Amino acid sequence: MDRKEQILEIATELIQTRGYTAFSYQDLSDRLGITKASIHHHFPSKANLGFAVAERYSTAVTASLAEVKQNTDDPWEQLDGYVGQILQLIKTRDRICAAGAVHSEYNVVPESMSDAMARLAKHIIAWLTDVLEVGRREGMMDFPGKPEHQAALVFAAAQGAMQFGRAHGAVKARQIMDQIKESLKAA
Amino acid sequence: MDRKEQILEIATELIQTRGYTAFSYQDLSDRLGITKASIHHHFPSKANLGFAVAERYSTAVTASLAEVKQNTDDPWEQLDGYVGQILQLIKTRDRICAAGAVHSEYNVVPESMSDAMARLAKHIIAWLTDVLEVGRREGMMDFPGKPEHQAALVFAAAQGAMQFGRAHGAVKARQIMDQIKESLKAA
DNA sequence: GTCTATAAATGGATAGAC
DNA sequence: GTCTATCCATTTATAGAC
Repeated sequence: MDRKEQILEIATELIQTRGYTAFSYQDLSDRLGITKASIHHHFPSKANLGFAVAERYSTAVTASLAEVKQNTDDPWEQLDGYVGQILQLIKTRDRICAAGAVHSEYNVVPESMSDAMARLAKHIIAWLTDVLEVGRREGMMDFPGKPEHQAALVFAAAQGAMQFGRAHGAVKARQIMDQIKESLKAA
Repeated sequence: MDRKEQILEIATELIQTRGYTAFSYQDLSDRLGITKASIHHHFPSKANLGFAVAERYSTAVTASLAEVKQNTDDPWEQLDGYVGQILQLIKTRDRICAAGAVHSEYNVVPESMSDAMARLAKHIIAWLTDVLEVGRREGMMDFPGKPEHQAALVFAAAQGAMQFGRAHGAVKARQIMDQIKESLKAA
């Protein structure tokens, strides 16, 4: 029953569904059944809470991606591990990636929070870069230019796909993720 | 000097830089030098203003894309017309596409507004679909699957690139747009 | 850790004068 | 069309009792 953890859990969900600006201590209070003052006891300020959410989210995603690479050495299966996480978010049709949410609210979010999410984005792209580099070297994938640039493209497209999916349906979002994979297939 | 137009101009900028939730009548008041009450005279409610911004933005983008196709029949030049508009947003100001901004705030924006922006997204993708279809038919572009799926991918990547660029710099965002173009080049 | 109570500021919105 | 003045709800945050 770690209250701090419960708060972070709900706050993360609210940021993914409503965004940082649009969620409030009152929302958390309603969901958790404790007062706003109690939440302030655990997280003195909203900026404080926002940063904690970003750190926790980064840790979770980082660990999840590391696990994918421990489970398989096949680049396609690794890519599917990433895509699978994206599709999972889309399926609920309500959440987007917290990093993407923060990026699109970049100018109004506490700096510590946007910094943390920017680091996460860099990490994910580095992770993807490695997958693509190995995939191409082994003749399993094909794309032009630097793996790092292609990785950034995959990341950007995934973020866009999630946001697009909320308005246009999970099927459309999945088509985008499929198209990314198709475009990486070796001739 | 059409006041209504001035308000829409500033409101659009604020939505692109701060988002719908995070901008206020006070912000508009500060920028325009007239009181909040005066702004309410032109736009009774924030939802009202948000919808008007969405409609005006849609009209402008639609007209701009139509002009691109009037100026050239070459698919690559047409694509550059779209990409150029994206890069302009990234480079000169700290703005993202208003449609993308609204998509990422989907659950907290007035429905009339998100509906209008969803229609715009569909329009842009249809526009891109035509460009890609002609490009492939004439052997100038290459990509797998249906043109409309590739068009959705290009759109999603562009939205993601703009949001990414704000946090990581215009250069990174441009690399993503370049990578999209590279991946479309016929072998 | 959680509560009640409350502060202080901000946000969207209205009434009515000029 | 724009202003002053004001309303009411919400938001972040604090003080102090239990």
